[in-house]
Amino acid sequence: MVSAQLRLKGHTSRTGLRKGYCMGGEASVVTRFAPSPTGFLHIGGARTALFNWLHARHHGGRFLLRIEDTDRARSTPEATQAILDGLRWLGLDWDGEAVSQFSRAERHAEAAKMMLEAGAAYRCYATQEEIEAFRAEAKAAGRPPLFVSPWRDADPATVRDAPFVVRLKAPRTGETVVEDLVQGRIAWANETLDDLVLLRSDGTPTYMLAVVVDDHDMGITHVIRGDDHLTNAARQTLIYRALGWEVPQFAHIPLIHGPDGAKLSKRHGALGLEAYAAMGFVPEAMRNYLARLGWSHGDAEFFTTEQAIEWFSIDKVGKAPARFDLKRLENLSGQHIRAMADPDLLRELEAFAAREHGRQFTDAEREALLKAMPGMKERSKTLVELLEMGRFILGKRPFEPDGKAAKVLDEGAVAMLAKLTEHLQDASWTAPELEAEVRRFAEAEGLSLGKVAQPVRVALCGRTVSPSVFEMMEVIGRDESLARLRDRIGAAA
RNA sequence: GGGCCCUUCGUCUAUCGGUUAGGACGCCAGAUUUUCAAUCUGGAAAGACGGGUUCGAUUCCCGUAGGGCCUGCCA
Repeated sequence: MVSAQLRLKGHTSRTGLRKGYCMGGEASVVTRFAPSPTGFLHIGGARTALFNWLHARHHGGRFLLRIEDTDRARSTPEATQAILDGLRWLGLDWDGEAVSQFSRAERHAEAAKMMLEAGAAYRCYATQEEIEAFRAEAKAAGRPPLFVSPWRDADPATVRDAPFVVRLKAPRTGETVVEDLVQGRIAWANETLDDLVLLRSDGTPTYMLAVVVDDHDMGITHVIRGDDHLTNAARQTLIYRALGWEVPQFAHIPLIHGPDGAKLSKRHGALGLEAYAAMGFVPEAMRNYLARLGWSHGDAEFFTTEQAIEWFSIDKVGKAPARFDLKRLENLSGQHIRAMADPDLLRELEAFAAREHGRQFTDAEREALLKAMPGMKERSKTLVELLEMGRFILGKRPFEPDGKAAKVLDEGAVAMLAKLTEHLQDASWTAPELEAEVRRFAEAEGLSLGKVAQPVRVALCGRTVSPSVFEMMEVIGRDESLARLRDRIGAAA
């Protein structure tokens, strides 16, 4: 994959970031994709990114990227790289530079301080042991294990010379409501929400705080993410309120499950995007497939990215988790390959060959591939298959038949090829005329066309599957075709 | 344990209370055919369950079952 720039920008000034609003009075849309760099970009993350991207592009808004690298132990530059590469491969361009969440720690701490000063947060000196003991006791007594800090109502002036975390002073009564674009109106009784930690005892921000501050500072208008964050939306709403900030629109999309309905695991679909690239899927097909998973536009199944942008509507995303279906992806991939313009497809194939096999094409090969492309692409569902179709151009003599192909070349077939080769010596070398010639030959010999064409195919490319034998002959030319036929005749002799 | 969410053919989905419940992938049969693929025709295939509300529920409400998410000084 293409190498990405790893420089992540940390924004420190709030004002410089709040460009999400345009003059017209109506707030323009700003979305973001905010992965944590602890692994590759899997299919679920890719779809979340796609939905954010589609939503922004549909509304003519902006799509931002933020790397949530506050977990220093698990975050790696390699993972960040893999995510950027994956997004680039999928064709999801983000606006501006990717923001490093870690680099904004000071700003997060500042927000915590604001809440502390406003009395919306408090210092909690409870130790891990005390908290664990509390939970164990609560559980034993059949009470909810939500930790209730004894420091919540302590005099804010009491400052101890001991480690502390900063906790949000969440409301104990009433309810917190999230108006979710996908899930609808969801309410939580506030007693079921605890005083979450904002700042750890080492002064670093937690995810819950960092997300809120960053989304606010980046001017995010729509938070579109996996529905595993649904409960977090309630907690974060509390933080927005404590800070006196406007709460963005939430849209929690269902997660993708494996073919067996269980959560996606490495066993089935949870491969990195690069794995699908290696399987030869074209990005256009991947976008189509992912967009259609959980979202629909009438009966439209096959569509371009431009159409997806035009049609996309976040509130038409379904609530139920969808299963990953490789067959369906393959089918869509085949349709997109067939629909692509030959030069575009050639470029895609060339990039694939270079990336996966380190294979560069020569000018002559490029020309031949382009000529053969119509016949090749209608037989391929993936770039892997397309490359295999092109082996009669990209391979070199002699074309040794593989197992299945060798069986086609029995004694009779070789004798037939010898005879046919003589016939073809002076034939006019275009696909239609070659076909007519071979048909005449087959008829004269009392053979079906298949009995003649199949051995020819094997001689030309060493396989039983390929584009039309006549097209292949035309593309590689008379001399090369006859030479390949003689290779097989000679090999048998 | 508590909170919250989900449930239409095997899979992805359509359905603004009234439809022979539609489409697509996959599958089966046939047509076409130089292989493969594509294409064409036809077919099997669904409202988790139980109650309500209603003249009428897949659609609205409640419950049950099953599945998922959260319940961390992870994100």
